[in-house]
Amino acid sequence: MRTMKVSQLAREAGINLETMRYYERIGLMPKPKRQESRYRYYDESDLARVRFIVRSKELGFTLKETKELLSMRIDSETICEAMKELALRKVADIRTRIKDLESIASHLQSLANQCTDGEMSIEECPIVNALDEGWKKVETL
Amino acid sequence: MRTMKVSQLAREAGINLETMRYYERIGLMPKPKRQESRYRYYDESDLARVRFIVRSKELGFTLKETKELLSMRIDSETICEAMKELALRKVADIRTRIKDLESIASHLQSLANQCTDGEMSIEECPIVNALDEGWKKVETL
DNA sequence: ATAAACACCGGAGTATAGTACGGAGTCGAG
DNA sequence: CTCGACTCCGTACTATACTCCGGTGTTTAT
Repeated sequence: MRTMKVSQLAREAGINLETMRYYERIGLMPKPKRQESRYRYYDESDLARVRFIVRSKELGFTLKETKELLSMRIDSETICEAMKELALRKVADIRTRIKDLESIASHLQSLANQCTDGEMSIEECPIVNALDEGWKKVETL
Repeated sequence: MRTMKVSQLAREAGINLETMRYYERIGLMPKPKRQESRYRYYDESDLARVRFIVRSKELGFTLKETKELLSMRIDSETICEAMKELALRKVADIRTRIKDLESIASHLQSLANQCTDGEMSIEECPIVNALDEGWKKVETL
């Protein structure tokens, strides 16, 4: 089985090697085997785990949630249903965030649209005015 | 003109009074007038400014960007066009974030859908498998 | 007049997710 | 066998945005 040192693992996983040490510190990665040199030696399963973490982050999970995910896998009692629940909770979270962002973007966009081409002074600027006065109850927020 | 102490200002703006001191520390709020007691005294214009900051955050600006916004207002050279540009940049940012989140959510959702009702074991769990194996190039990410 | 409530300050702590430093030890190629 | 590259470790620092602490001074209500 192929073994690698920390920097190679990090390179193959596409992360900084300090990040590897960080993941180890916070218990996201297990303590790797060492030779007498005290160098960390990793194998394919470690690489798989780092990649799991990276992809989990891409899916929008925090490191804490990723840890949950990983420990669920180890706990053989856990069934797929639990993973599904976690995933669906996350989906709901993300959808809420999307809605918030959409309302912010559309609001900002409409303010920007009101800044017409000419040299409208800063005093008349719709954006500044909106910030000064508040916008009368944006329900979407 | 009505004057108020820090906690009243904070209450009316809907923020923590420590946050007020924080905003002052980072230069987002100007140093307020003091009486001999050394208490901070604020007026309506200060309240307006805090509210500006709060709304700016609601629009998705960071404190740093909010500071920019505020200093643009003071700099009379600045015209509305500059505000518009800042706003449009922010809108583009937000739209990108929305797209990312949408692809994450839909991916997670489809994985969750594959976790069928029964007691699918953790080994067969589509979510776990996706994390283990990666999903073949999700272009949307 | 006295006590509760409020305000002062600098500094520390929180949470998230890392990144950088620097002196010492180790590995590998020539 | 030597030299440069790599790795070790703990610690400190980054960035964002707060939030809390604790000892002291001030205001206000009874």
